[in-house]
Amino acid sequence: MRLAELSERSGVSTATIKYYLREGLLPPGHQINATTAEYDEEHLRRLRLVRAMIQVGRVPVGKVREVLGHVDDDSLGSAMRLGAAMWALPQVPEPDEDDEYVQAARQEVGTLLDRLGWENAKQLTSISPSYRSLVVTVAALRRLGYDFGAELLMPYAELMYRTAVLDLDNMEAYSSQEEERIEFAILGAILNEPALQALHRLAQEEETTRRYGFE
Amino acid sequence: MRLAELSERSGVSTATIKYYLREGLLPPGHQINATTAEYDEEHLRRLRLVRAMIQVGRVPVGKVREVLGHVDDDSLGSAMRLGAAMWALPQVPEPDEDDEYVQAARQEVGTLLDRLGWENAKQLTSISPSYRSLVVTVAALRRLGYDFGAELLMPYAELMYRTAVLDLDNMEAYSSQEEERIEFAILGAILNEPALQALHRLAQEEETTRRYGFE
DNA sequence: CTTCCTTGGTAAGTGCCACTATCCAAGCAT
DNA sequence: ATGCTTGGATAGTGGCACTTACCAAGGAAG
Repeated sequence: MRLAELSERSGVSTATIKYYLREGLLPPGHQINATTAEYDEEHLRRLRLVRAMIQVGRVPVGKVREVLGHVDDDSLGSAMRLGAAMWALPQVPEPDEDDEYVQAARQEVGTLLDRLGWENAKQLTSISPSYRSLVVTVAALRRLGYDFGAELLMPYAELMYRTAVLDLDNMEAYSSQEEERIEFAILGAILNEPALQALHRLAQEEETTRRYGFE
Repeated sequence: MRLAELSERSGVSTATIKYYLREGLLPPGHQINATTAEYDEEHLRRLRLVRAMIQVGRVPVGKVREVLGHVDDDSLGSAMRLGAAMWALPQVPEPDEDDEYVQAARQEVGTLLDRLGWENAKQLTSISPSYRSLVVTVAALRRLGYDFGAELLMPYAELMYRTAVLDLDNMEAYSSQEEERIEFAILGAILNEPALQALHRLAQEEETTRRYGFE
C-alpha cells in the first residue's frame, strides 16, 4: 500500500505520517522508484501503536522513539526490554536533595518498601524513575500539609501490587499466543495506565455518589 | 510578606509568580501603594498548591484556573465541588462515534459497569469525562489487536474500586480535622494519581524481577 | 535633595513541541 | 502532451509555560 492508503486505513493525515517517518517513529517504506514507496501491514500496525502511545498514553515523540528503540532491540531479554521501555516513559523532574520534604519523603518511601518486603524495588532505588516519581510526589503532598507517609501508603501499595500481578498474568497469557509478545507486553504496560486511571476516577465517582448522592 | 519573600519561601521565581498572578492562579496581594503589595500565608499555600498541580499533577495552567474556580465556589456542596474539580482535569480527546472500535469499546464498558453494579457511574456515562477516557483507551487497545473487554477489565475495576474507597476514607478522616477540607480533598484526589501511578510502576518492577530476575 | 536600588506591573520574546502547509521534481494515467 | 499524484524536504503555525526587558513609583543612604 502507498502513503495515501496507509493514511486512510490509520486515520492519520499523510502530513503527519511523513512527520513520523522523518522523526524515525516509523521505518521507511520499501522504495520502488524515486516517487513511490510501498508500505505493509507492519507499518500500519506500528503507526497505530505510535498513535496510541502519543494520543492515549500522552508519551512525547522523543520518548516514543526511545521506547520503540528498546522494543526493537534484539540484544535484550524480554524482561529487560520491558524495563528499558518503561523507564523511557516521561518522568517527574529531579528532586532537590537539599529540600527537607524530599528527605522526609525518601525516608517514608524507604520505610514503606521495607514493610512491604519489596526487596527488588529497594535495590533499584538509586536508578528507578518510578521510585523517584514516588519520592517527588510524596514530598509535594507533605509540603502541602498532608501527613503522607508509609502508614497511609501501605494499603495503596498492596492494591497496586495486586494490579501489577494482574498485569504480568495477562502478559504471560498473551505471550503464549502471540508472536509479537514483547511489543504487546510493553504496550500493555504503557496503555494500561490510562485505563487504570480512568477506572480509578470512575470508581471515585461511583463511590462519591454512593456516599453523598448527587446533591 | 512581599513578592521577593513569597518567591524565596516557595522556591518559585518572581517572574513566574507574576505570571501566575496575571493568569489568575493566585489572588492579587493586598495593595499598600503603587509599588508595594503584601502577601500572606494563604498566598503561599495557594502558590504551593498551584505548583504541585502543575509540576506533579501535570495539570495545564488553564485547567488549574478552572479547578481553583470550583474549589473557591461557595455555592456548591462539597461532593459537587470535588466532582466539578475532578472533571476539569485534562481529558482524552473526543472519540469518533463512527469508529467501529469506539462502538465496541462503548459496549464493553457498558457490560463492565453492569457487571460491577456501578449504577451511579452508569447514569453519568453521557457526561462523565472519565467514562469517555475509558472508552477511548479501550478502543485504542482493541485497535492494536488486544482483546480488551469487560472480562479482562473486571478484576482491575474491582481493585480500583477498593482504591477509591481508601481515597474517600482518607478524605473523611481529614475532613473531621482540617479546616480547608474541600481544598485538601480535591488536592488529594488530584495528587493521588501520580502517587498511585508511581506505586503501580514500582510494583511492576518488583514483580517482574521476582518472576524473571534481573537477567 | 539627589542618587540609587527595589518594587510590582506589562509587553514582548523564548524554546519546545506536535504537527501542518507549501514546494518540488519525478512518475503515471489519459 | 497534459494534468494529477507521489514521496521528500523546508519552513511555518499555534499553543504552552515561562523569561527577559523594560517601566514608573517609592524608599533608603549620603
